[in-house]
Amino acid sequence: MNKYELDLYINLDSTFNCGQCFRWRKLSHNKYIGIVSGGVSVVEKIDENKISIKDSSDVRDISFWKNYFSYEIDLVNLENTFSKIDNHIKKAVEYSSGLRILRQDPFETILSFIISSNNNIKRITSIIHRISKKYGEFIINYEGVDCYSFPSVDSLVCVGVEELRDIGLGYRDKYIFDACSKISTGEVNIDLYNIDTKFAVEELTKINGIGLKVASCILLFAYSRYDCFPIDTWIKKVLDVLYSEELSKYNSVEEFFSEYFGDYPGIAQQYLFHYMRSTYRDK
DNA sequence: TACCAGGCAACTT
DNA sequence: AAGTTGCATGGT
Repeated sequence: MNKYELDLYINLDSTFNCGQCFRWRKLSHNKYIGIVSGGVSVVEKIDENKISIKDSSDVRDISFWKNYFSYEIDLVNLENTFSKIDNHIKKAVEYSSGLRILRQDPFETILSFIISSNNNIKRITSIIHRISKKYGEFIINYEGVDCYSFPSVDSLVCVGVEELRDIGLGYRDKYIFDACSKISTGEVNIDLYNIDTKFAVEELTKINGIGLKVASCILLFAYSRYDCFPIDTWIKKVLDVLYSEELSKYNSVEEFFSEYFGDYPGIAQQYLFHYMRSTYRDK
């Protein structure tokens, strides 16, 4: 295992449990294990602004992790900026301060959020686990647990719809199949780093099973498109309960988000999502 | 048992 | 263009 240390302002619970990722598991206080792009990693918070990273992969270094954790974002400053906007976002930021939006693998994120539609996070996680175990590659056994990578396009594209059904995908099996075929043939290009958000959304929604909400999640959680703000059932509740009055001053939800929360509406959205979900869930 | 879950596509008006 | 409905599956 390669070991790194990184000076970083982060809260691991907020970051890994806010619904943006599905492959990190808590080992103990401030310690998580995750499977990231074919490697197994143990991340531990060892100081107020410092984490250690143990990584099974030899094909990457600290720069990979800086990129993964969006190291370049000045989150302390951004949280202060959000907190000055109003009391709701202030509370949301306080509730999950140190929430960093990750820069995840595009293909894995695309499939994960196709699976997420009309589904719950617990089941999404278990489906992704089953897909990886069946079609991914064995990486290592960590303390008695076999770890498998998320499968590549190539290893999934030859799998039929009927076989996918066995994973427990439900009706999403045909969406996963469609995504793999279109990405594999190049009919859909997932190199979306340098094109306008509008075109990126257009490209992703060519895939059956991807609408605006899922596309926004993919663009935010894999491509760092902070101008994307997924509107799901919880954010609708946020808008309804906290912002209905403010919202009425704008022509649309889109206009409200992108003008009201400044340069990073996608990140604001994630604090609000996690805050609302955590306070209303199980009640 | 009925209803819900980080929605979407297909269909109706 | 806008509103309605069915959808696989597992958990309450």
